[in-house]
Amino acid sequence: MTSARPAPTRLRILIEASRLFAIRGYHGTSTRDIAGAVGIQQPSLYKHFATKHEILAALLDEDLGPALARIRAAVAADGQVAVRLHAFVVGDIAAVLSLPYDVRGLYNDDVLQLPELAAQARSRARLHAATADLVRLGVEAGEFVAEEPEFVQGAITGLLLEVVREQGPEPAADPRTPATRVADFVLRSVLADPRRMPEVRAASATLAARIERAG
Amino acid sequence: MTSARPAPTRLRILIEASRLFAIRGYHGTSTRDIAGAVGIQQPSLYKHFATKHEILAALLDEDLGPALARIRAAVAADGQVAVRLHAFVVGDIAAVLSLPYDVRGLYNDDVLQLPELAAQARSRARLHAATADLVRLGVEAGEFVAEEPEFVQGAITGLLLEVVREQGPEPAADPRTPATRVADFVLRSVLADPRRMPEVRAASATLAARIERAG
DNA sequence: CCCGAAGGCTATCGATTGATAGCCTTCGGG
DNA sequence: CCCGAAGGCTATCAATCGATAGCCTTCGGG
Repeated sequence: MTSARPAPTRLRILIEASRLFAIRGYHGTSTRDIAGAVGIQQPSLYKHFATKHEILAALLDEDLGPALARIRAAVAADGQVAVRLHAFVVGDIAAVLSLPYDVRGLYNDDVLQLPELAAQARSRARLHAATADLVRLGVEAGEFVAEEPEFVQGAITGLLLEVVREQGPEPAADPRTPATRVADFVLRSVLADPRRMPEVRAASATLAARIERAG
Repeated sequence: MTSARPAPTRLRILIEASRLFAIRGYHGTSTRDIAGAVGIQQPSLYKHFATKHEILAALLDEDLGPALARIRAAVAADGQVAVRLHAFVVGDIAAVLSLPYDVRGLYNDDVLQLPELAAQARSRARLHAATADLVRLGVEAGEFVAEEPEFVQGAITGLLLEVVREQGPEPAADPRTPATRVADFVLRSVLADPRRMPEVRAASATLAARIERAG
């Protein structure tokens, strides 16, 4: 084993902290709140995390790391850009919805501007830049309408946050349904030729299945 | 005059508080921070607002009141639903972008769940419900694809927040350009017949002009 | 059998929080 | 001319914040 499996307490801290951050915000949640939700005393938190913001950083890292890997794979892959973008959006949103954490409190400006989380803010900027790059490929190839890639990336981000917001704290039982709804919504709007939608959806589904088999 | 014009200090408190809430969040902003940005001492704030959350409530009220009036007018109006929805989205986003306040920190869950802001949370729920109603009209009339109205409403909300986030603290010099971009994005995705887009855009523009003349 | 690390606990710290008390100046209406 | 409201100010409060010190128990490897 390269790493010891994390103590269950550490995981419970992350889960409960993420829920409290979602409801009351990072600054509105005290370390005593978190400890109380976990069922331990406040100083015991510091046996697992050196500071409060380290809890937040761990949550962001667990979300951002895989997301960056997914978007990079989508940018580097070949095939139609519309299919790659659709499959990425479905996979990304499904992954976020499947996390045991409540990510609603993680991506607010007030939290990503903390100086201690500069590394996570940079990761998020890279994620956004790579997403915009993928959109730009589609625009340049003539697959998409001539829309600013950064605006489309922002739209994807906004839709993801909105879906997460609707869902609430529990991991989704069926994450691919809302995820596909978002991907369809985005591609209906960006596709230069809307008649391609059925074909794009089908190709995205088989691409997703191929990725899942590859693990 | 039915009401005395608000003292400039009160307005400056609202402006500076909104910017700080956007950057650090409501809970992350102290009353001393706000007072310092305004250039007064912390206890002087309480000559204008009885509590900290009253500042937040005033900001939300100034945004939600007009927004509710706009969506209700759009639901009650007659004409094609696509045109009404397009014009509402353009007008709503342009209005938010024209505010002297930075609204980025106002619509986070952590703030709307405060028990002291229950009234504002209800207003926002009504705004969302009315928006979904308008979308539902379009779906039932066959103008829109068969998408869940609540999802489309959420998408509009998410896109609005994303545009506001990109823009930053200053009121927009040209609010209608990004506003129209969002409205176009949404309607391209919802319109059952995408070929109607040019016609919808044109009718929306003349409708907006008529509303502006009416004041 | 023991010993040290892991992970709980209580007690406590200094800093910061939102809010109040009370004083002083400005200024417009009677 | 004055007087009271408006709106600043200083000083201060109790509560709460994140974090540290130090003690005790559990438990797995040698």
